[in-house]
Amino acid sequence: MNAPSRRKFRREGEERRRQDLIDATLDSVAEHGLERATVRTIALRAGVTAGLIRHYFPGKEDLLREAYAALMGRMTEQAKAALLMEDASPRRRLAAFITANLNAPIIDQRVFSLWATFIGRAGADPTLARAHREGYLGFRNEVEAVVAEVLAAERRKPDASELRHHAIAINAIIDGLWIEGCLAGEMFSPGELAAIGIKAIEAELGLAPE
Amino acid sequence: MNAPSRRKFRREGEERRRQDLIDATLDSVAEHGLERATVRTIALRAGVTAGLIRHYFPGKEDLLREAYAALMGRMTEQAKAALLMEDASPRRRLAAFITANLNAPIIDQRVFSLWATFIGRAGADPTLARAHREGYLGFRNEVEAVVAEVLAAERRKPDASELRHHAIAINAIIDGLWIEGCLAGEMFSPGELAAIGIKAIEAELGLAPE
DNA sequence: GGCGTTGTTGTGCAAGTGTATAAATAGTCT
DNA sequence: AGACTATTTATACACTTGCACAACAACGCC
Repeated sequence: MNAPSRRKFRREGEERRRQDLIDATLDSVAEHGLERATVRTIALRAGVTAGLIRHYFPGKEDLLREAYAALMGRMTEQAKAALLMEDASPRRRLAAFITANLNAPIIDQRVFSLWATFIGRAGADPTLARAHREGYLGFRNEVEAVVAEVLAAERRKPDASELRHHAIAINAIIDGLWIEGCLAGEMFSPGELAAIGIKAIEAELGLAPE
Repeated sequence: MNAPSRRKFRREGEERRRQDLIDATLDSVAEHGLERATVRTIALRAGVTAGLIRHYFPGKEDLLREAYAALMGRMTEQAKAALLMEDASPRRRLAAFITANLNAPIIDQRVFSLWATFIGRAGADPTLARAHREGYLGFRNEVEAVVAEVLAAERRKPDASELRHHAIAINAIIDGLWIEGCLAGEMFSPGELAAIGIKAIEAELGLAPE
């Protein structure tokens, strides 16, 4: 009578399946935390069965690592994209950079949850710690480059140490406001964080209000 | 022959045992992450057997909650302690506050790991989100109060909105530098972060260098 | 010293974990 | 159409997890 009735399925391309699994992993972690992100949960969300995960990844640990790498890649990519306005003045580009970093989609509770969950393991997992450090230094170097342009346009000649300190401070301002926005977004009116950030950073650089 | 040989034990006071269990929980989470912080791991570290946990806490979830509350309590307590120098000038008290927040024991990788691990669940756990928000607002109010004193000593009359913006920005600077210090402490020389923080915050407030 | 209270241990259990592996089927090639 | 291959499913397994519960023993009290 009733045939074994096995589940229907389609064969997706390898690239597509890996991406789907990674996305499902990030969704699971964001929604339920690392502890409840089991292979079955992830597979269910990706619309496949658990066994398939081991066909694309050596183990769950590797899937988590790749998911974290993908997350960081998207974040820094978006952040840097705002710096590409070639024709604007350095000061305007800096302002655009700050604004981009302090609004959606970078200010986002889900992304923050993911970042915090993964970075919390940096103490235990040296691989993660190194990945973070590289992303951080890359970001800070971008900041330092724009700052150098801004100050040059003002005919100021900062030395290396001064430049480094500015970059560290500006990075802190952006990170700190990013956290506040992600964790308590509805406490701020739209654009308020960006305005605060721009003012604070221009004060740090000693720029006169426009 | 060999008697059942049960394990020897001592009866500690209730308060002591609860504290030990909470500390063991924080240690376990910091070292191996939330996923591997099992009741057995925690109990082992506390020097008791797993069953005892349920004698002091309704469930594992409650133990985690109390551990997080204890962590936050200790952090804000230490942070605020630096504000208690009654006799110093407002500006000196502000500087001391910043310095305290940007050195050990507040700058500490273990504490950061714990903070990140727990806060990563704020998106999923409304209880955690509320606990964080309260701690954050308390901290920001402290900042706002000192800022008001500092500006008053300079004979400036900021309105409420201006004060709020300063507090948000200063909070961000401290948080951002805190993260940088925790995650990459060895990239900074001793006292460097505090110096950067003080300069940035004095710039934000428009204070002339001393 | 003996006794009761209760903090503490040890064992058991059902549910869930990651992984291994065999069986089935979708898509491709001829 | 039919065979081949590799993606996908399904089942099994050893182990871990949080929790329940009964037995035990440390400590205070008489």
